[in-house]
Amino acid sequence: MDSFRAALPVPLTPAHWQLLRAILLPVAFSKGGQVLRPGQRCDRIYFIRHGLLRHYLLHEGKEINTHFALPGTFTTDFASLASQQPTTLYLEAMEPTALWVLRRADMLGLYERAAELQAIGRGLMEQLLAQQQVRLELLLRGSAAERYRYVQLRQPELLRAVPLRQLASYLGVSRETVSRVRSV
Amino acid sequence: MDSFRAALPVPLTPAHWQLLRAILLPVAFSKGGQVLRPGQRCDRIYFIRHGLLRHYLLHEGKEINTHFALPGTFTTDFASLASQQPTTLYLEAMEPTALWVLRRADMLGLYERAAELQAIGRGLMEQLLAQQQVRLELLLRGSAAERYRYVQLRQPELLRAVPLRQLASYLGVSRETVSRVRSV
DNA sequence: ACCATTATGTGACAAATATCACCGTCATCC
DNA sequence: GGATGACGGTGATATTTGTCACATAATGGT
Repeated sequence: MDSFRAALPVPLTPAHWQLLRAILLPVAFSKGGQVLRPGQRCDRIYFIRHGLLRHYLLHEGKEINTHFALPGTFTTDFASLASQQPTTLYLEAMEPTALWVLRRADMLGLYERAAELQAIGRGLMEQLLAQQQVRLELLLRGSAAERYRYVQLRQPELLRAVPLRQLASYLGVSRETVSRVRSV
Repeated sequence: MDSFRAALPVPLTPAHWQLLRAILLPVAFSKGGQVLRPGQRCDRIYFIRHGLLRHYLLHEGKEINTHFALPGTFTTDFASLASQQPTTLYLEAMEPTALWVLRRADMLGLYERAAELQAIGRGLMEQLLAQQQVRLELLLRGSAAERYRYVQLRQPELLRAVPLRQLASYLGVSRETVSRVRSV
């Protein structure tokens, strides 16, 4: 729980922290467990206590990884969360994974009781946005080699956490190309 | 101003609208005018009244367009706005462009006086996030042709608004390839 | 320990795309 | 109204990357 608190974008008074903690749900998934799948509505934000979540979508029968959520970070499917439309993403545990779950409705209810907590909501959005920004810059790097080196530089934990074949689609290149790029 | 109000993520009471309108700044740029450049801190959100803004970054001497902001939409550099670190982006008017500017500090000040307005801040973030999501999906589509068709389908106004040359780096392909893909 | 399965490395070849060079068209500005 | 420069189209060629095939680790389960 301390890691959750530390990951919040703003410091909290003990009273506010009590309120927030009361709406946190502990959830666990085993390896391969599906946290979210296409067609469902996403109405929650996940905090990774330990383990690893993979976001992916299917494109012409192939899985394309769009994000990996590492321990200590928040994640969700924005598009669905914001619009409350059904998602097109899969969210899957790559290892046994423990989460704290924040439901949107609970969070909105909390805002009624303590408007200061709205700053948390904004802050979480900003964190998630910053993640997206990094992701975008990655994909705009020209060559396969540049993309790999960009991850090496900006997200070294990711290289340790995910197998090469999963990384490939995240970089937008084939598994073989990643292998070759890495060996140089 | 009506278009601005219409673009807000939540409906406003007349009283709240008065408060918000008081902090809006009208700003105009001529063709080629720089709204933001690397090294500056971005502390504002822009609403496009008319005209067109281009976001780009330099990568090995070449300009790479990361976003085009069309009339009726909000835009900003998140990464800089959220972190208050200097930006690495250029934001430039491609035509004579008129904006409403919302300064972060003014907005935060408003939250103190009317906590309900925080919902606007969150809503804007969500809109911007949804834009990013579309952008990401675009870049993950495999081929040059798929990317072009994706824009045709999802952002047809964009094709009308920006010249092919500028679209190329946005799609992550060369100008010539866009030309060939389009001719089929 | 053994087998089955999954992950990774690598060569040969095919396909997609970039690059370079050049063309014509169109708008803009003295 | 002629020069200038931006834009888009197209061919020839070079590079990059994907694909297929197969070999070689690792890993997990019983």
